[in-house]
Amino acid sequence: MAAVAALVGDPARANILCALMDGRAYAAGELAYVAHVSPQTASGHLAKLADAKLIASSPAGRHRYFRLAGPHVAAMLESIMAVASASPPRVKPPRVADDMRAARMCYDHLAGRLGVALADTLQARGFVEIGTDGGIVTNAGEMFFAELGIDIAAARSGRRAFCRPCIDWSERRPHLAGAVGGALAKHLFDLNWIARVRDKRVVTITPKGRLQLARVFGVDLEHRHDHTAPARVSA
Amino acid sequence: MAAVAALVGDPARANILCALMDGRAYAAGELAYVAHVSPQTASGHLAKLADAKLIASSPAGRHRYFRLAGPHVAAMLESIMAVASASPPRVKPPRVADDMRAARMCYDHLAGRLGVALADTLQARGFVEIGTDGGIVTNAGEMFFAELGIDIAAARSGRRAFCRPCIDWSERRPHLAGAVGGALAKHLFDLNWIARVRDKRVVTITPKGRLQLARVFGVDLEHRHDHTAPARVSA
DNA sequence: CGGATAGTACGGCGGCCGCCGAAGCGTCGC
DNA sequence: GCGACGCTTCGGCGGCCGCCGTACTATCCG
Repeated sequence: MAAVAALVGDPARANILCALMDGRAYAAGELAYVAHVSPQTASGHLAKLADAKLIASSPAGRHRYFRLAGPHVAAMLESIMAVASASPPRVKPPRVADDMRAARMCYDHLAGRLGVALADTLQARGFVEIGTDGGIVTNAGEMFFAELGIDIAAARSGRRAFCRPCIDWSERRPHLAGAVGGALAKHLFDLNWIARVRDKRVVTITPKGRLQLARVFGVDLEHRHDHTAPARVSA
Repeated sequence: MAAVAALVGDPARANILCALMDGRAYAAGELAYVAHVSPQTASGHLAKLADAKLIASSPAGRHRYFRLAGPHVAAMLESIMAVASASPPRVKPPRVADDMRAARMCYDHLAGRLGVALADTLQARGFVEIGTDGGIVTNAGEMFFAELGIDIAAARSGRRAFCRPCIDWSERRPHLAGAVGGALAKHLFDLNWIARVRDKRVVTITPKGRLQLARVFGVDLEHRHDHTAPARVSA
């Protein structure tokens, strides 16, 4: 157990794992860049992480892509972040960029103000019930997701967590994780309502998405300079 | 974040945190003993952990007692253990003692075969519904707990996780965590059906408890030498 | 009030490990 | 095929940090 924690305990490796938290696979060189270390150093770190089964690798030509070994690793990192943000270190963390706070990926689901706002809406309309510990999708919610074109039954059939809440480390409020959160995020990408920013966890809302998210979810995530007020949600 | 993980990453500190996982407070000397280090070294470790708000301390005379800072720290340690047990290290872990596998504390709730068996029974009888992600207590379950003398409403009122499942690292199956798990464990102690073993996380079933657990929960956790078969549960 | 005990503070030793330079292997592209 | 590129391995350097011996403070006990 200490061995696993020690692996995460190195700043370079922590940066690598954080980068992989968006659920995508990255080449060794990219990870070396985000970790601020040389390629050979990163290679050593990646070997250690892969050896401990924290990450998995896929060779592709002269590149080699790395990704998290599974949702359980993402959940672990998430819980460590939660504790880390709860215990303020001696130096104030550099204020996190606003675009990062607005919307980002958290393994495979949405986080940030957008993720929290979606969770709030779904909760307010009685489509999901989110506790501090777990969540369930109501019958009305199942119909709502079906109308959107999301097959909830398929998500439920998997062996992974179905509707796990996940405390957002920037908003300090729960958003929707698990298979439901993943399916919802994937669907919004497919609809082109949201889009990724290359090589970052940041997610942007497309013009089309801004309209549709307001229409379907009542989510109005305007550009704000106020970092304290929550996003507006109308049920 | 790396700082938090690095704290857990040291074997001595990991031992200390694991010892505190049973939810009780321990004196500095006791923790030095379980960590296999000298008192001075342990003192330094404890200062670091307290500084990062992973543990809290309560001076008591010439002793000083330490405990986990909160459920979120316990949840983090739990998730790290889950990943650690999923990624087998190069050396086979020493086979965990049978009494530890049979019944132990996990922060403030029951784990091991007993914890899993209780969760299985409650689930089989429709008193709780446990998913891979979260759980809920049914109306029938609320009545059942009330008959036992457990005030579910009181547990629900708190701000902590209400009915969280927790993957048991020895049984690899979920048991009942959160406020409900904690209240259930506390009640079984009050009834003297189970008892703690001094300075260990191990929990023993009293003779009275053996009868009552079989009667009320249908749990028969006999002494077995077979480590693979699950505990018998009759609904 | 003196001795015993629990806990803490300081200093130096030693080892582990992260880091990069140099070099080796495999793949892609002109 | 030859050079460029991506990744890995090896070796040695350097620093961080865990460890304990010593010394100090605070508390309990007779």
